[in-house]
Amino acid sequence: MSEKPTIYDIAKALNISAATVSRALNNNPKISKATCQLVAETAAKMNYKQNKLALALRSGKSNNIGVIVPRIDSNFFASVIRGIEEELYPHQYNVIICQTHEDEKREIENVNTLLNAQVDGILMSVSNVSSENDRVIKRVVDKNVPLVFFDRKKNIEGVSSVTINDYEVAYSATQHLIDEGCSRIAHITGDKTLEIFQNRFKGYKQAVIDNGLYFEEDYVFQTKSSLESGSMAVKKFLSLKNPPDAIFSSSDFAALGAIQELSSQGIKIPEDFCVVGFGNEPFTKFMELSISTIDQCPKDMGKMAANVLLEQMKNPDSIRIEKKVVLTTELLIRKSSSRK
Amino acid sequence: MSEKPTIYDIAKALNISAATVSRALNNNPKISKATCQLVAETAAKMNYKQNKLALALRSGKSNNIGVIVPRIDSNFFASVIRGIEEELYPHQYNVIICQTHEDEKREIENVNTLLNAQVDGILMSVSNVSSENDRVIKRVVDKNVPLVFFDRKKNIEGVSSVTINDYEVAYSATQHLIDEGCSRIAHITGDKTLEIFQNRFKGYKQAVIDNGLYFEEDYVFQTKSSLESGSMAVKKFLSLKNPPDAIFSSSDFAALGAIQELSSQGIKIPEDFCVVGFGNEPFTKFMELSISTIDQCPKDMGKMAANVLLEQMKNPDSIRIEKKVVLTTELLIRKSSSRK
DNA sequence: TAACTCAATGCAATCGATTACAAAAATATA
DNA sequence: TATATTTTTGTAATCGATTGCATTGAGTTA
Repeated sequence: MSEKPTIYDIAKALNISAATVSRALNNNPKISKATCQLVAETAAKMNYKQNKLALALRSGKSNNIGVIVPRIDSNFFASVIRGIEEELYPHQYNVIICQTHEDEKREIENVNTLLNAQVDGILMSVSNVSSENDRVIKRVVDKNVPLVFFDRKKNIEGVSSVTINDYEVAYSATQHLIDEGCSRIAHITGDKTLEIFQNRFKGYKQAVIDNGLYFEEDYVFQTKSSLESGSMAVKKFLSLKNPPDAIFSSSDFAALGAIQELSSQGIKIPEDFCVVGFGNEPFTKFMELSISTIDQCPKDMGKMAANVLLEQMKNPDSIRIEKKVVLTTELLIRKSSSRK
Repeated sequence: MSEKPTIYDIAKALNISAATVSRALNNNPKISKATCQLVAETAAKMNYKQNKLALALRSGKSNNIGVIVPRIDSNFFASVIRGIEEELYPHQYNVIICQTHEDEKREIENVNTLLNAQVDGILMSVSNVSSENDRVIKRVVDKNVPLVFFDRKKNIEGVSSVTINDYEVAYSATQHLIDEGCSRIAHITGDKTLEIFQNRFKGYKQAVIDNGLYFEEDYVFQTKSSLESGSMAVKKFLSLKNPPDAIFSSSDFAALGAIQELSSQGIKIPEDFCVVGFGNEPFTKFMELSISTIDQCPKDMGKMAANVLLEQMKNPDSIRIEKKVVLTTELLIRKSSSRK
């Protein structure tokens, strides 16, 4: 009994046509109540399950949604995905997840894989800004496959996005450090070709300037999101003739690495040095010296992105609305930057 | 130009039959080199992409593999999934991830969703042991859909599994605590209906007994994997007339919660109290007071599980080999249990 | 030239579900 | 009873790719 029953099997069993079975299962009003009932019972008895592949082929809809993220083993992306799933599952969509590992080739492959798999829509957090990747993404738009960026977006016409207020929150994080009495604020940033890191940098810089402090190029360190990067950044900062007394890091991981390096050099936090991270990774709260950070409300972001996508999928292909959602985030002040 | 070209379009363009196009694209030797070449060029020019849905319908294979886990926002499962993906992607399989959130109903739903989606195989880390869930899983086996358990398994005939040496490593973790001078070892366990937690408990208990220590029922606390659980456990332990002086926790999260609670009560770790966790979550290493734990080599587990599945899928339905792989894991001794 | 071989290609069925259209059956109306 | 109307069901095409079984046509052989 390993064979899966089809509507034809049901039809044969009841000596009616497959069309009738199909309609009955879909509660088509054209079908008599008696037949409907009978078909439903027989289907249940035979343990019938609709073949989604056949359905997908016929309708041209796979009911799969693709999600592309740099990685899933960070709390941020895992939570975004969870938010996405919670919104999409009730609408009968499956979620297919692909990771780019920040590799531009893999990003292209992932997009192609998803298009190949005939997904009904794509949610994406961009890893790369190469022109070839742009071309692949434009192909998605041309094929009328609904696409929504989240967190890390690109400016491509016709593509909606859900992001956070990076500029503002970076500004207020920097302001907070200054308010705590720090005056030489350094900044650890990510790939500056990506909008989010640009915006955070701009917010940081503006806050520095607005407070009448001197903006110092050497106080900005561009690197990956990792512990080692944070430690490297600190080493570089401390080697300056006039080292900083605070860091606003675009990554919690780098912030942690920085803190570890500072501690190992005997520098007291927050007394001598303040640190603010970004992302509200769980460990920032767990640490003995809890780390101030910015909560990106990832689950909300996922839900919002999913909703924007759902909306887009409801529209006919002819209508393409570009929607830019910006979520307001929260600065969480913890021990690593509290001198009071 | 949003329409996707099909082999019929190519056939029309070249004035040949779709069958020839199909064969040419598959490099069927019956087709002349010239035609093959021509078709390949035309396909490339028209930007043809094979419709996987049609292929799936015809072949009965979707090229999708379903993965069911309790949650993805833990480093352990995220890493397992990454291992799975790394093994399966080269074989042209997509990975569909579902989360149960430890909810038995959702687990059933997830299995049905995946069967519905016609996945070619399922990798699963079990959340629940209710008999209804067993029935659903048996249905998977009956349908000849290859299934492999990882980490949390069930004993179901014909289902392979990849797990770790829970018993042994629990034994050695407990032994380690005793070697450090602790004599009243407590244990925080998970759902004891699940095999892995049973095995860890047994290893713990045996080590206690083998060292001539008294096994105390009150030293065992069953709970979820969370910070709060750990803190609750400690509160209960400390209320005993003869409180323990060490904890072996089946969860890193609970271990952290326990440590926080102990610290807040002024108990010194590791001097007065030692703690060993389980899972090697990243934060265990980051903490100022790094937490001893057990590395479950999740990526290897994912890769191994994927390989067992691939092997199973290669076999004809008639052959069903039950394979039980047990990975050897490592106890990582860190500050939370090092008195030397 | 007739008969035959064999490589290259086409025809048509198949996978399972849906749906426009046609046809049959049941019911209502004159 | 004959006809019109409505309800219910069936027929066949469709989605796109694959494949067993013809069929074509060029080249070989007698």
